[in-house]
Amino acid sequence: MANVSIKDVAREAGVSIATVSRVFNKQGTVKRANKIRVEAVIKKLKFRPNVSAQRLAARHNNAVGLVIPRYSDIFHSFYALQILQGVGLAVERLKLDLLLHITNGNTFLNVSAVEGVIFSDIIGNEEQVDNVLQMDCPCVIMNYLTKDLPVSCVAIDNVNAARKATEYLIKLGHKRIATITGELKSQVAIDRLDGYIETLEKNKIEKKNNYVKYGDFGRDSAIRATKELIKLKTPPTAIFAASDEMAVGATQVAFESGINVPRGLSIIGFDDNPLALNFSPVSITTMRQPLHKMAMVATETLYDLITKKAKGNKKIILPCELIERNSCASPANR
Amino acid sequence: MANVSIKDVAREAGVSIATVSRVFNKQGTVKRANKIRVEAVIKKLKFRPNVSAQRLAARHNNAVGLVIPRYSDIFHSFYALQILQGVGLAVERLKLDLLLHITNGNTFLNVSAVEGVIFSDIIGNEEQVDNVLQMDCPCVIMNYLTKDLPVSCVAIDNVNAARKATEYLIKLGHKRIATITGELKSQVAIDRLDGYIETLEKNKIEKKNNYVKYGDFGRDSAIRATKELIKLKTPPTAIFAASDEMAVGATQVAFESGINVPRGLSIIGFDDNPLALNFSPVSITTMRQPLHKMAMVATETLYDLITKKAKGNKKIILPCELIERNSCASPANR
DNA sequence: CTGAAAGCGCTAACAA
DNA sequence: TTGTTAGCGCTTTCAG
Repeated sequence: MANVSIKDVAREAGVSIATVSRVFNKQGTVKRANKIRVEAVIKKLKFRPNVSAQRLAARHNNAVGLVIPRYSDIFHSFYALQILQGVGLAVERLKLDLLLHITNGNTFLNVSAVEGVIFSDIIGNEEQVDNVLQMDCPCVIMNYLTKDLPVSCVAIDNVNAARKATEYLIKLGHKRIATITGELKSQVAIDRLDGYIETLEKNKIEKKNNYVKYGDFGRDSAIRATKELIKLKTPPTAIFAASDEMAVGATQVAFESGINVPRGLSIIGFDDNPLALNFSPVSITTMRQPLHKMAMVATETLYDLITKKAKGNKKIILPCELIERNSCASPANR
Repeated sequence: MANVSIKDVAREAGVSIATVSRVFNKQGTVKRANKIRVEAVIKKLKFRPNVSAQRLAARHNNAVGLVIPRYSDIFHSFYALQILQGVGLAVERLKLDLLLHITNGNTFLNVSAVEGVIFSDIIGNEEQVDNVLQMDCPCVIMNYLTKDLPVSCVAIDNVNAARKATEYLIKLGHKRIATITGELKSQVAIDRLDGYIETLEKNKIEKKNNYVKYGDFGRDSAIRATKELIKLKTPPTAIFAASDEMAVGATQVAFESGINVPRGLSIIGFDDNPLALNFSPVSITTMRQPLHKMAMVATETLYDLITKKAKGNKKIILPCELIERNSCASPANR
């Protein structure tokens, strides 16, 4: 592999390795003629600096790690891909290398390969964060807001997004609004539920316990929940689902039960998963999370940390956006 | 960051750095007592070897690069994610680091950071392959079979898969079978078309030119194509679409035109994109590509190359699998 | 079984 | 403007 070293270039060009280094890194001053000669040799010999040596000598390596917890269902996969793309984009712009780490949480993260690490989420791998922090390694966490740890976090404003979703339903004229929550072990799900409850209270709509169904972000849980919901004596006229996957499940049940969406039942999801758009014959109204943006902001935040442009304890919260499609309407029996 | 070095450990344990190295890497022989002492110090000081130094000294770095061409539509994204997961899995099992490179094809790939590279596909970045090869860097290409270059390739048997799809339709009793091709600049699309044509011939079914519609893997192209198809005086009773995205588009058009799928029109897709499963009210029959497997095989192939267990010019072809769902049936007017 | 020492290829003082 | 040199932290002979 990369077998021509800086020495070879120096010899061939008749200068010292220091000069070659200077030319290559465009710093320091080099006589014009020498510079041209060295550049020619570099090109001729196809010299590429050995990254490990550079890193060792310069004590920094220009690489960041991205940790993605391992999970496989489509909902999370969509999430992971969006994150990856966002980070990938930012990293390229900032001329950073990206070391990817898909992990089940137990594996050790050797921080000396990178200058900083981004956690795409925290799911059973809090320990890794501790590790990284203890090594004094710059670090930012996405999608998980922690007040306890002195880490920078970039997350979505789930409470407010849920509020907006519920309010949208209320504005449409709904009063019987149910929700299907996500897995309540996750902060995200709790926040979305909170936003829903808050909004009901604020609008003086009684919160009925049997309108709150506990799901897990997955379709099956929503199918079960929706079946129960439509069997109620006074079934809801609208459902706020904490994920598009679940919104799709709910829509499916409605169809199968001969309930028209949105005329008989309005359904709003969360994520802006392409799934929600493609689901036919209605496309599902949803809250879009700026995942791309979150990933880019996280990367930039890390970059600032690494380059000492900023200190390490920012909490950044990004807003969601309502995407109106055609799974919501005013209730028929208003 | 990782500031405790092998020297610190050596001093603290009262041995030389060579001994520490031996203990840490579990090679060579060390007196039991020393070993235990060193291990204790390593733990106490939380010593983690500096990766760059290891790489520099050992002249290898245990990392592989994964190059993913940049594209953004859902079809390819699904592909990219599957590949990523597969490679991620394999890489973890093989204790390799993964350096991710999402590229538009122009960026330079510095090979000294890795021991080998995997191209997840070749789309406008043939030059990078040349680069890597010229550096004598082990390399495997996915989803693209090249006979010219001395590289290992892992790809899908698209011809045969298309054959199986078409045959399935024929067995169902169809004689009027149309196809919507993918972007014919790609080998994949050509192969799928070839498989279709071959099978028609083999079964003595006349190939009608107006049954072959040129698409680009995207939904819109399929919508256009399907509209033309159903307007024909003798419209097809079945369509083989070269992607699920297109199968979905075709199904959509059928619905909107009041054509029942599968009774009035059978549609088979390609990919096993979750899209095809979720598309309601029919879920779409498709050819599943073993993308995960392809990625894993590619990674293992690269590993063998790196570890010199194998030489560099294998061409591996993986079969597809028919996933029967409910978008295909015998033609109504048999 | 262990330590000394020679690099790995590069960067960054420092001196010239 | 340049070259010399001292590391960076580790692996790996090679003597002991």
